Amino acid sequence: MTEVTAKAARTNKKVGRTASREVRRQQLIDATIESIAKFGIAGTTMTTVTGYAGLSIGIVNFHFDSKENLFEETLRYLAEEHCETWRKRLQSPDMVPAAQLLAIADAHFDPAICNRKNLSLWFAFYGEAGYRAAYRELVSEIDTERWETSIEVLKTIIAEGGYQGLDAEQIATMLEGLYDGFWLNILIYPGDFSREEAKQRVHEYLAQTLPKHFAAPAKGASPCQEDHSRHAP
Amino acid sequence: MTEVTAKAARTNKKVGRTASREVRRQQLIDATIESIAKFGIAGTTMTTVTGYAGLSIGIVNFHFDSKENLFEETLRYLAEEHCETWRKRLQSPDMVPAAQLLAIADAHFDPAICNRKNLSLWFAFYGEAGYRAAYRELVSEIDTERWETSIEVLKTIIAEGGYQGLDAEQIATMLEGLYDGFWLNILIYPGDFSREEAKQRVHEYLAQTLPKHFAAPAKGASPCQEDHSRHAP
Amino acid sequence: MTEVTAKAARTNKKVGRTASREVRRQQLIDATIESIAKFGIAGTTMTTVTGYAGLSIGIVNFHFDSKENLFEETLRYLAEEHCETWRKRLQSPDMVPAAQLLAIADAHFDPAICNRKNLSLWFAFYGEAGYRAAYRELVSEIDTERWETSIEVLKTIIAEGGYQGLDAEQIATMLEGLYDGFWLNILIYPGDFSREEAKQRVHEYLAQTLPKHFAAPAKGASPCQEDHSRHAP
Amino acid sequence: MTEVTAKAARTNKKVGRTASREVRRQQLIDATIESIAKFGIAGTTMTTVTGYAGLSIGIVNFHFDSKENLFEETLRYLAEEHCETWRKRLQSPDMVPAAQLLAIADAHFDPAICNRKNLSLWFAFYGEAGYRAAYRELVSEIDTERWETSIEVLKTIIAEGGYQGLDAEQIATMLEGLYDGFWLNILIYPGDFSREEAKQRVHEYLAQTLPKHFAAPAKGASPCQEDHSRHAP
DNA sequence: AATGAATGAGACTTCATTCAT
DNA sequence: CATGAATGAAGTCTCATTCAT
Repeated sequence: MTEVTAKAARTNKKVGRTASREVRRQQLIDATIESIAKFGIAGTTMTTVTGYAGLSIGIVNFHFDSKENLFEETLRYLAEEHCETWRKRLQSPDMVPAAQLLAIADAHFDPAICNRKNLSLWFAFYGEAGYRAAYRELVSEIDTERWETSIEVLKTIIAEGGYQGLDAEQIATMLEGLYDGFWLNILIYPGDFSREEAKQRVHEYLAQTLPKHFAAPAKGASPCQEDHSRHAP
Repeated sequence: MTEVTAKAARTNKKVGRTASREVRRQQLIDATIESIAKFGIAGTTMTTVTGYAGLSIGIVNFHFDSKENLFEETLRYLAEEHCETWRKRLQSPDMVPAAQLLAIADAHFDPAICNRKNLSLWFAFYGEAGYRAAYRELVSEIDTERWETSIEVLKTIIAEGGYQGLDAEQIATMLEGLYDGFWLNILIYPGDFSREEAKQRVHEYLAQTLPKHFAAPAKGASPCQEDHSRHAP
Repeated sequence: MTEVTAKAARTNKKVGRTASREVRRQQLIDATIESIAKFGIAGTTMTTVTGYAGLSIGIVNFHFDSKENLFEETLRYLAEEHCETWRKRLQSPDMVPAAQLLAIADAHFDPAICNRKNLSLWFAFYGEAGYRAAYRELVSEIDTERWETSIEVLKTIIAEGGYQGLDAEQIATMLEGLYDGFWLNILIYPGDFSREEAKQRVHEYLAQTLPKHFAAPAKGASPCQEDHSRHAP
Repeated sequence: MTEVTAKAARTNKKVGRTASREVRRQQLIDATIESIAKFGIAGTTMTTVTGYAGLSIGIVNFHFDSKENLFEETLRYLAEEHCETWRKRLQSPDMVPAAQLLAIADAHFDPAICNRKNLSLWFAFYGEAGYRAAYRELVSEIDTERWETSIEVLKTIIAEGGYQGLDAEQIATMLEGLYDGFWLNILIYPGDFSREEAKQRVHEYLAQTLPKHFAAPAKGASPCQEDHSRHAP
């Protein structure tokens, strides 16, 4: 379901008594995201979820078998939404490796991905011991895909640039750390630290580490996406 | 409460029926940490807490007014314990700025701080929307102290080294991001990512950014803490 | 509804969307019997019933007003099915009284009556306090008919045989007790107690009580009738 | 717990906040019996049970882990109460075999055992498919004990009397059938069939089958228990 | 006539909190 | 001080019933 449709469903609650199964499921997932972002996992009940969805309490066990399952499907949706964002960008055939790496990096700070609601969700699942296992099971495949794509791209870049003493895995580790760490800081100190600043810091790190491929961004300016190819050799 | 008392309470749980108020409180905070680490915030009940503490269920509302209050006091204790660690190290009078920065950085990956139990706790509180506000209130002062100390130290280092185009705030932001991001990865993928590796990545980042002050660490080896002063100019 | 139609409905469940009202009702009653036999009254829901019937959940409240009503109609059907069995056998005009009594007795242990599904049903309704009143209302007429027929037949037999000190009501009471008690034992211990054995025990009781009319059954170990009189004081 | 204490607990609901664990359990079992007798298994809820017990809803899961468990314990209590009744009577050392058999038979129609509440319970558990398995597991041991005791006693009686062509197992089967069948008739037609009449019918059956040991009871009179030994040879 | 998504009352259960001991 | 039985609000889930299609 596209976000537009989801929005529509949310705005126009009365979709008729028999909205399609998929529409209802998405409506409930959206409501779950909203509720967890606001009340946390412990504070999210069937009542808060169905309240946001504008539906009756009994419907969750009808479309999802249990609260547990609803939460897992919500997590899965979130992971896939994130993954789709950079995967789609990577499909452009004319992308040079550096542009690909930037696509992955910038996807983390895209407003569609990196917003209060989504970040709340991620850290809610990270934080709740009971869901960390579920997280690993559901998300590790997607995490691994991103990791391996990054490694491959980095190896190409290192080889192209003839960089000495650089290790693709170490750089990838740094990047993953920065993504997560910046997400957390954006979540906790939204007034002091912005999506834009996070992106800039990552760009600077790349310019400092792989200078032949990534030019230092202008001070205070965020690089346009169209310019990415410029950085390619 | 001093750390000694805390240790005592943890070791010798059965302190007799008339343990001092402070001992009982610490006993319950320790049990809360243990329970949240194992079961998460949602899975932690008065029963799990008092079970770990070896006390009766009625005692919590006696020493803390409510579960809410117990959790807040637990968070406060955790924040202070972390802060004490690096604050104590910084009090050594003969520390050069680079050593001070390393002290702060390495404190994050000290086994006493960076262990499964503590990390679980931090991310539990980060993740639960209802506690993020409490977190900010309790921890921002401590976070700010660390931030300002880092900034000051970094400014000194940049001036000393005559580094061009470096900004203390940007480096501090990177470091804070790495601390948090690495913590999260250690928590979620404990098999794939270690405390030691995290520390090394941070050291490398410093060596790459401020090369006159931080030598590149030997491959595969973790730098000894005693050697910190060596890195100073 | 005739038994033929019932059979038809049971065999050919898919009767098309426009099956007659009666066919649908019988289809649902059959499904109810099946469900109660398997899951009990408490475990029988509209979903289990319509599942067995291969129909949609909404249909019950269309053909029966409520679950309550469906259960009552099911009970009524069961009672009538049982009654038909022995009533039909009694209609043979050339039956002597002893044969009539045996017809009633044996009807209880006929495979069409005395099977797991039916016994489950009877005892489900007996057991559920809320349905005992309904049972009495629906079944007492049928029970009474059987009782009075038995009494009449017994009186004829006693008179014919010139039996001394025998009371038709007492014998009828014994027989009714044996029917019910054996049914229960067949239901609960199906491996240890069979329909056949039950029938034999009843036959023996009749041979022992009314020896001139009922010969001792052949082999299978049963006391000879000749010996009974010897035991008299 | 003696019945006196149980009664006391029921009458004097406020036993203090901390009645002994056993007292509370028995209070709840009594309330469960009362509720199932009145509303059936399907109609018995935690609310009806705790309502009868005069306690709060939450207490059941405190003393029993679940409704399921409460029901099983209730069934077990009932089975043991019945068993105790005849087991105790059999312990009298001066009992001749015929008296023993009568003790078992009459225990079934003792007012403490054979009353509306208890019979409702038995048939509730028999009738509910989900509990028949539990019944067998819990009660079969007790049933078997009674069966084997009866067989043994019957064999002695048959040998003593030199009865020809009698089989202990067949007589025991008849007796068990009569017990259950008469119980059911007492439950369903309490106005038409009494405990006393049932007992008399069983006595007559014994007198008819084993005349040297059991004298025919006087018409309309129920034999006193003290007289049992008289019937022994 | 038939479907099945939706509703919402009510079931079981959990658990923070209270309070007599 | 400490205990733990008891309370009852609130949570999840079930399911008879309704009603637009």
